[in-house]
Amino acid sequence: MVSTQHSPFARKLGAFAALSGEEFSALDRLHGRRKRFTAGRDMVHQGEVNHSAYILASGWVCSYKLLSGGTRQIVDFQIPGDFLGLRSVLFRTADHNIEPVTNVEASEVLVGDLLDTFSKTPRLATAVLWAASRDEAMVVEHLVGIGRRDAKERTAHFLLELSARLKLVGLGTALGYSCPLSQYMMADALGLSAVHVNRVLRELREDGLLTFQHGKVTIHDLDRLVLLADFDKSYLDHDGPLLK
Amino acid sequence: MVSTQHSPFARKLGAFAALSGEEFSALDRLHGRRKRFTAGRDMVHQGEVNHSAYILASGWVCSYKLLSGGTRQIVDFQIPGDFLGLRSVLFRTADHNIEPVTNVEASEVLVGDLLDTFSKTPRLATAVLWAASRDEAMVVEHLVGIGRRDAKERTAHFLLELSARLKLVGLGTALGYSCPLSQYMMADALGLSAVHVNRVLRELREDGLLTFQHGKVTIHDLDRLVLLADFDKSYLDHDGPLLK
DNA sequence: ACAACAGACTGAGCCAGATCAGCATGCGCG
DNA sequence: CGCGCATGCTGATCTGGCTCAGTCTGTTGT
Repeated sequence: MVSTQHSPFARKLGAFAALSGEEFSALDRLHGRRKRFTAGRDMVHQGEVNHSAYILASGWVCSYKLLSGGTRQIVDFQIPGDFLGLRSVLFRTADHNIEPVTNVEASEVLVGDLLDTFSKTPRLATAVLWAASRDEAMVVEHLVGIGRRDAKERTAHFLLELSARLKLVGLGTALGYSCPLSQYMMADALGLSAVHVNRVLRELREDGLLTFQHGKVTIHDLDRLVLLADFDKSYLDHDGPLLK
Repeated sequence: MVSTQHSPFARKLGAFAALSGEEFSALDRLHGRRKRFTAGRDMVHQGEVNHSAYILASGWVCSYKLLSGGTRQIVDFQIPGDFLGLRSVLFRTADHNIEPVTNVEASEVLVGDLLDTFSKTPRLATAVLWAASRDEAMVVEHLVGIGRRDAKERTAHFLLELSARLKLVGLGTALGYSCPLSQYMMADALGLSAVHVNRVLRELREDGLLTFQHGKVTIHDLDRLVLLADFDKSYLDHDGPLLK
């Protein structure tokens, strides 16, 4: 049911609910105009009104908030198949910035179309809400990590979560994945300094847990890593669709 | 339009959208069985399946996650008018615990009723989604605070946010409010130790910014506090309904 | 009326992670 | 080619917030 000819978005939803061919094509019709964005140039910035929502087709982006002190906190990364800026469309005005980490392709989603699709194919509504809930659960998990995990646990957890998400859309395996993030970005996401991220990555490597070098994450010892990070695989990791 | 005879929930939504009398009564019909819970005894715990969603009528509760190390991170507090456990109902199984901070009254909400009400009164759907988005925005703001604000800023921000939320449901003014949280709970929410929360509160008091003693928060210098906390009032604070 | 307990509060010492400073590498570009 | 710049990496030093250990106060229960 989950086949490679569909978009990463359809592929991800297919992991939540077993979708029919008709539902898959309704999903693909959702994708509106395809747009490209260049790495580093903000797609949406704080306070902007009436911006669009997107589904990410290729590349990575990050959502972040700026603080008055000049620092920033990255709230979440989005990978292919993820929704972009859905919440702030509801609010009419964006409460955070969205910056492409790499060059990016995304298709615009008109909120009207989305609601339309929902009323015609209610199972899709459930699947999309499910995906949205998962995203929120990830933000919560991120919050917990920053509040109560030390730098090493936090970094391990972060990289494990990415691994699980990428696997879901076919961009990685249990052994590793390619990751375009700089240590500066990781620092802004993890609430650490870039210097310290560097040290922590070295420690993880020296411990034989994982290596992150030259844009590639390689997992050496999944079990010990899961233990260290107190990682709950259940909310990301499953083999068949949850909803038959 | 926002009058005191309605529930805190209706009152809160009334601040988002100007609602008609009929819409207000549809809201009040949403409230199902009224239940009571005692302070400190979990209403919902991690992993529980098919629990209910509630609208909080009186009292405070907190949502938290437990870590393997025995520590916990409080993700959010809910005050009267707030939804409880809406996201985890979608997931079927709760991903966090919910504990009443005080004795609590809450009315059960059946997801079916909710969706029913939505199709009959679409403006209510918008208002409820808006409220849900605001809650998510607060979690994001919480994340930013823990990641990039120091203890004093974080504490100030937290107490300001509570102030704005309580004002919205008529439980506080710009000058202060009563707050049943212990310093231990604040610590678990702010990612600090209780000892340090105590010191920070003393500092805020000595600086003439605010006092939190004997269950009462009193704000002495709102402007300096907003400046210190880098608090964005716009996303919580408004005078009339945003949607006429 | 006293014990038992929870919560507020304080001081001393310690450590994880920040900051500062500097070096090494690789890459785009005039 | 050589310059500028971004990113990775490392050591030295400083500090915010933690831990431990304890006192004081107010409340609950018997």
